[in-house]
Amino acid sequence: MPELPEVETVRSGLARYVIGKQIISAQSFHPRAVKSTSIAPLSTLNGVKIHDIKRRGKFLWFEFNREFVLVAHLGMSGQLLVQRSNFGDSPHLRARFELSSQKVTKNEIKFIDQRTFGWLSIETSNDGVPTSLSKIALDPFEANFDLKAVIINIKRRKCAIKRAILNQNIISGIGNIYADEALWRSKIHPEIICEDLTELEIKNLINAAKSVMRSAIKAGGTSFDEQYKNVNGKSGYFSRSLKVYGREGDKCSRCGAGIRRIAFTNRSSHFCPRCQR
DNA sequence: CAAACTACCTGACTGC
DNA sequence: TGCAGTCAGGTAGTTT
Repeated sequence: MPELPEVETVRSGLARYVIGKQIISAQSFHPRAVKSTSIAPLSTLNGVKIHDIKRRGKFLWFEFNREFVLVAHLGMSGQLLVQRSNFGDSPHLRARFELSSQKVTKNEIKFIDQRTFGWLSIETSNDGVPTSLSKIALDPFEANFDLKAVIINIKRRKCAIKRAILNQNIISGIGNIYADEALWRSKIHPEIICEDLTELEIKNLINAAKSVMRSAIKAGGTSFDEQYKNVNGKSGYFSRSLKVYGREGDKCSRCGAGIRRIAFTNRSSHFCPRCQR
């Protein structure tokens, strides 16, 4: 489940292999692989040179020797793998980008996505930010991230705190796993209303989210199954470090109480009923 | 504008 | 064995 740490693992892995390479050919294989708002088909990328790969929250984008960029969102199950072009293709292959090389067998970037919530899109940028991201807030690792402003934004809201930190227009990059982990670390119940928290509690929560995501990036992301892999097809190892997510019934490592799972709009929240009041 | 819904999607799993 | 139901969940769009 790609949240910020998984997307960053993909970004840095891709960067190592593809910056400076030219895209020889690009193809899409699924009607939803390319967003309907894309200003051009993938074949527009034939011949472009990859200059850089950027990330904000869970969004990635490729910059070229052109005015447009290629934005990628992995959705629930998307992967971007770098593989030899003769490597066996997944049945969920949605798009491929053949890269320049002197060798007979070229490398390719393969976009694979079982549940098809992910997408690609060719777009223009404003001040270095692609149009798809115009309403996406900065993530906590960005130099211009304004912690104080985010705290004030959250403090005046009347929704549950977990909803607020999952809202990508307030702070980006946090998904269900790291939301639960950050709330546990800062001892905040997921259903507390934002305006009932102190500014210090909100600050501690955001710092906890940043800290747990930083650890996950170091570990190469979180993986529970074969859905998420880095660009080499290797899984992340952060799942063993999770304190509450997916641990219903286990003992809280801080106080020993049983971890609980409650419904949360078609998904789950995991928390410690003793530590998180 | 804010908050809370639902739709989108596939495959693994559960219960009868 | 088969089949219906449930779950996983990020984002976009709609409704309140």
